Amino acid sequence: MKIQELADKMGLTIHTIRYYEKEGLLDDRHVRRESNNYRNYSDEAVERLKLIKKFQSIGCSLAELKEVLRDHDANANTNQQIIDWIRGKKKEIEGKKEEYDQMLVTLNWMLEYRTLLIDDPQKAQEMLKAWHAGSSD
Amino acid sequence: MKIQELADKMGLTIHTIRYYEKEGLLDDRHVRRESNNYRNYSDEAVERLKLIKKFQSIGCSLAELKEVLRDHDANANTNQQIIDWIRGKKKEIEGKKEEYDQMLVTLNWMLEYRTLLIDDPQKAQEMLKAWHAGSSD
DNA sequence: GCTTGCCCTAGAGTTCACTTCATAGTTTAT
DNA sequence: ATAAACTATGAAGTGAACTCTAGGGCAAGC
Repeated sequence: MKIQELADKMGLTIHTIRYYEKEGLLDDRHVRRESNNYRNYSDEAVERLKLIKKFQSIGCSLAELKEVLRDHDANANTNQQIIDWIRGKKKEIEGKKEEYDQMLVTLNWMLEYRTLLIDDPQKAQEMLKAWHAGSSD
Repeated sequence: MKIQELADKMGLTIHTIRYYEKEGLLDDRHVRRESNNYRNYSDEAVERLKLIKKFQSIGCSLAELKEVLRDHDANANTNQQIIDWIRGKKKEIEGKKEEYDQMLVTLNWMLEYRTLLIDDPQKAQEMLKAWHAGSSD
C-alpha cells in the first residue's frame, strides 16, 4: 500500500504519516521501501495507526505514545502495570475536567449576574457585593 | 509602580507583563514612561491584569482577550450581547468537557477489561468480542 | 515524449503564551 | 567609584503536533 492510499484509509495526511515514522512510531513491520524508494505499507501499519489513534483519543501525547508502543512491542508490562497506568491516565483526565468545571462555575456566576442585571439590578448589585466579600481575590 | 513591583503583586514575571503590553493588552491608562524610559504602572494596571487573569481563567486566549478588552474599553456591548458571549463560552467549555468524558469512557472500558483479565479471562474475552461486534471502528 | 500526478528529502513555518538571551543604559548601596 | 540590582530593547528559543515548501525523482496515460 502506498502512502496516499494509507492516508486516505486512515483519515490522515501523508505528512502526518511520514512524521510519525520520523518520530519512531512506525518500524519495518509497518513500512518498507520499494526499489524506487517509495514507502510500502503493510496491513500492520493500518493496525498500528489505529492503535496510535486510540491512544491519542485517550489523551496521550506522541512522546507518551512512543513509550507505550515500545512497551507494547516488547510486551514489557504486566496486566497490573497496565491497570495502574490506566488509573493514572484517568486521574489526569479527571484533573483536567475539574479545571473546566471551575471555568464553568465562573461562567455560571457571570451569567447569573448578567441576567440579574436585566431583571433586577438591585439584586445584581448585592450579588457583586457578596462576591467582593467572599472572594479571596 | 515599577515593573518588578507590579510583577510581584500580580504573581507574573516582568517578561509576561511586557509581553502583554506588546500584544496591546495594556495602554497608556495602565503604563507610562518615566524620564529614564522606565515603565511606570498605575493602579489601573493592577485591575487590568486582574481582568486579564479572570478571562484567562475562563479559557480565553490572548487573541480573544484582546477583542474582549477592546469592546470592554469601548463599552461596545449590550448586556444581552455579553450574555450571549458567556453562553457561547459555556458551550465551548462543555464541549471540551465532553471530549474528556469520552476519554474516560474509553479508559473505563480498558480498566474493566484489564481487571476482568485477571479475575475472569473468559469473560474478558467475551467483552472483547462484544466490543469488536458493537464498535464502529 | 510530454503532461499529470504520484513519490522522495530536508528543512522551514505554524500557533500559543510565554521565556530566555544578548546587550546595554540607570539607580542604589557601599 | 564601583559593583549590584534594576531597567530597557529586539530577537531568538520553547514544545507539541503537525503542515508546508522547495526542488527533485518516478510512473501512467495519451
